[in-house]
Amino acid sequence: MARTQGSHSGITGPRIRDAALRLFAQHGFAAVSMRQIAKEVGVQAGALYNYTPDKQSLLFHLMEGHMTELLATWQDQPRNGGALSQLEAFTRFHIRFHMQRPDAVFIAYMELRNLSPQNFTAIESLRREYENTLEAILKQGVAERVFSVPDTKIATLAVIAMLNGVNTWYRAGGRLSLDEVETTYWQMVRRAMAV
Amino acid sequence: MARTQGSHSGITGPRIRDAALRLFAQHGFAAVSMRQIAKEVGVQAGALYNYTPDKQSLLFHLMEGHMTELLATWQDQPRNGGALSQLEAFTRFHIRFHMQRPDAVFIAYMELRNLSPQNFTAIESLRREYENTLEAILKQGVAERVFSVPDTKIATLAVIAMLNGVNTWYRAGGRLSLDEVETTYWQMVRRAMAV
DNA sequence: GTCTATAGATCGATAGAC
DNA sequence: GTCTATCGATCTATAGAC
Repeated sequence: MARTQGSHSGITGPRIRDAALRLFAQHGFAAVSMRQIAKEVGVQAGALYNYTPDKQSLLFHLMEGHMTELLATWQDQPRNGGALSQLEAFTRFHIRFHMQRPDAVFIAYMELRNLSPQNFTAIESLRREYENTLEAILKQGVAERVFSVPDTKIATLAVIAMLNGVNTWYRAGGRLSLDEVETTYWQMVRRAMAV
Repeated sequence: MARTQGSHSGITGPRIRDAALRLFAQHGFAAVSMRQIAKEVGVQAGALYNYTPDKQSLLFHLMEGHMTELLATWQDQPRNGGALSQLEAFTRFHIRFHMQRPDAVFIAYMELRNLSPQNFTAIESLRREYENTLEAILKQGVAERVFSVPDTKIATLAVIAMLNGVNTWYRAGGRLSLDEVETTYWQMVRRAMAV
């Protein structure tokens, strides 16, 4: 029977974030109304404001949570060997991590322009931090003389852009396993960077 | 003195497309109102409907025009030599063409989800056509034994994703000239594909 | 913590005057 | 071809009952 008041389920907060993540990724932040999110969760629109002060803050915390988790997970990866094996680890990690949360990735790259100026600065700072970890690997490889790149900053952005492309076409259950995709991209990245 | 009726300038149509292109790229299709576009052009909102039946059609024709011009310009490029020189030509063409119209590129990749289903199909078809011209070069190179790629379809998407990344960071007047950027990316593409 | 109800703003699109 | 004016829908966010 329909419950119309006081659900008190205790999990409304996560359900709001899940619904918002999916709807923002599918239709875009500006195209999704608070009423749509509420309907998806099964509450009225007003109830959302018990969990977020406004729509902008909801978007920001989705993006911030994603970037923070990305950085923390990468920092926790085992790190050993020279620059070449570290670059392979980065390549495989990046593809795997991003394939596991396509909606969050989509939002983090597409909705930057819908952030308030100070929220934008915060997210950009996290993104730069992630890019810097890759650039450090490339610089180390150049010093070790195992990589040959004319410009480590451009190479960093080129590698990340190439790897991000996986999200636009790969679907689980397709022609290739995720491991095969990782291996294919790793070959291209390795040859593009290695001497 | 302010003219409030009957401008008859004869160039309102292009100005509407220019304003819409810039505003859609900056704020996103869903976040831009017809009133904003009209204000930018210097007319009232109602006047826009002399040039487009609705907002969706305005978006579609911007994207269709961009993709059609992309295909036509690439087809007009001189094409000679083997697969290696054709891949270099593609790389340099792609970077140059896309850097010259960042707003159109941004819209063509970001606003797909705001197209009606049949408009989406039409744009996707044009995009696939463009991708196919690159894949043909890669296949030719594999046949010539100058390229070594495990999967020409993935390699196609990887190269385009990498090259598209230029638009996210390059600004005219920066540290590198466009020609230097082309050369840098061409080195990475060449080494990623060549035997 | 969720509901109903609504304030106040803004939206896409249209009608009819000039 | 552009204007003014407006319809009807929808939006974010808030107020107050339960």
